[in-house]
Amino acid sequence: MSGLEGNRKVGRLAPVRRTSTVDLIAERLREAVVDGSLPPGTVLGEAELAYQLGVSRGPLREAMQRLTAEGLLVIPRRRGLAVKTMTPEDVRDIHWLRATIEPELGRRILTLAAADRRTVLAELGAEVKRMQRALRKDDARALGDAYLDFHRVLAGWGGSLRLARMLGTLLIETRLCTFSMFEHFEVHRDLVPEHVAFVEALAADDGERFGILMRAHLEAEVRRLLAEPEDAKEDEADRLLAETPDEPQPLDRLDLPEGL
Amino acid sequence: MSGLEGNRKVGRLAPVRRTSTVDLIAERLREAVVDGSLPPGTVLGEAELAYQLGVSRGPLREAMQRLTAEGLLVIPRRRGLAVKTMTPEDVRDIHWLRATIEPELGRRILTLAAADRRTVLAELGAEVKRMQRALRKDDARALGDAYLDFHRVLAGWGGSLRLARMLGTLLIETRLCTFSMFEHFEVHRDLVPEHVAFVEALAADDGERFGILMRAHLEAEVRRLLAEPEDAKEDEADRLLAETPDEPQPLDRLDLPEGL
DNA sequence: GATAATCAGATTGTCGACAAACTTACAATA
DNA sequence: TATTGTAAGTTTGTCGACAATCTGATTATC
Repeated sequence: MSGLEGNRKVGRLAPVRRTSTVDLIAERLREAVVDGSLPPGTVLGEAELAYQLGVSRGPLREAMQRLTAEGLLVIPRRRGLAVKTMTPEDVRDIHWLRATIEPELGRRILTLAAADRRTVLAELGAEVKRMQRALRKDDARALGDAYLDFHRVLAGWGGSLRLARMLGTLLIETRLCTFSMFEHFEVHRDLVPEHVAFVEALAADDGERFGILMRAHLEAEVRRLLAEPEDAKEDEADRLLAETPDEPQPLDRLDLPEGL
Repeated sequence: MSGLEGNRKVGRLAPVRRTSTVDLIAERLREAVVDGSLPPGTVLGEAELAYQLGVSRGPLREAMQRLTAEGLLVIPRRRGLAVKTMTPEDVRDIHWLRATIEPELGRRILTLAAADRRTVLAELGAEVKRMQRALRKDDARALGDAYLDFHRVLAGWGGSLRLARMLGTLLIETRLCTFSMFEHFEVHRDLVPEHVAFVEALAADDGERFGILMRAHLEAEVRRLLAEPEDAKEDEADRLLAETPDEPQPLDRLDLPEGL
């Protein structure tokens, strides 16, 4: 998951990482969005949320602005903040963007020094193993988490801070897509073999193949999320039946520790 | 420069665009960064800046967070805010990212309906004309502005809101690169023919060629900005001579109207 | 009975103030 | 003379409060 902070000199002390309150709040909110404590569409009042986080409204509002810039939150006028609900159009947009970026990432990883490349493969392999374990246990949550981390590893080794940040956001948005489209996590059995193939392609030094696989995977993801004709008519039906009537979700209690 | 808001129904009223104070401040700051009123490295005090903008520190701080998320500002601990200074590494990073994204954009524009494509070509042509006029007048500022708008048109017609936002930020960062590397605007005569070629490639329906040209242009830009060996040893020397000793730039007065 | 106007409640947007933290300069000591 | 310790000043980080605004419902009128 690292790879960007490789310029640490041995013997010298790395600068202390001091993080501001706003950073902490933003990180907390991001977590809450990723792990589903704040489902899409959730509307939150500033005062209540600030109280739960143990901070005042000032820093909270600053963190909100940051998450808004990342596209995770929307701020309707005079109604606090709401977790962004992804539309089918968003799903397509996000995955199209990922499909342009991630194949390039693979190509770039293959230009790394041999040692680094081995590290990447090891890290990716570890994530795939996590995915396999999760699949065996039918733990959709863990599968999703490993999925995110797999792609974060990719992003981290792309050699671009900016791109890592952007892809990081896109991945959280991907998670939001899942939450927006389904009420619960889905276990996709195809996911693991697909990612095994990614690693194999990289191991075989075949960037071209990696790109093709990645684009195919992302297109498949869009189909799965939008439950488009081909593979899942029944899924669509199930979804519609299981779906709650989408009432304006009331303040969903944040389950966060009191003392920040 | 538009293209994303094409879903406006005739006869229906478009929703009123009400913009919050934070939006206004953020936009003002972005402008100031783009037009050079706030050169890279500028350190600003919150109180002073808030006073100049005619708002209190609260909304200003919120806007700061947003610009920070965009990578335009950095917030050193307890020293207000500073306009980000781009390093050579940033220059390479930004242009590499653009080189990944913008060719794809051309390909996507070519999939547009014929009518839309004509509109794009017209808009791009207009920007090229602006660039030509600017070049004739040796107006580096105007040339740079038209350059930005040319690429913004591209971004706007890519059919992706997210990508338009990202590329928008990258373009502002590009401008910051110029300011970070040189003390003044530079007139690059090659710029205009390069962009004429872009339009021609699109007009000829040749996405492949467009991509190649774009990548070449961006690589050339990096060389120009970093004054790398090939084309500009003397430029490098000139630059070093002309350069001020990079003293911690004191509060550079914002030239903004009082009443917001 | 339906539409418009009014009113109360709640929540945001904004501001002013206080205290903690950091920087810088100066002085004291080894 | 160099280095450490001290102190003052400045600026941020955070909080609490007030007022404007919006929502939702109730009432009055046609």
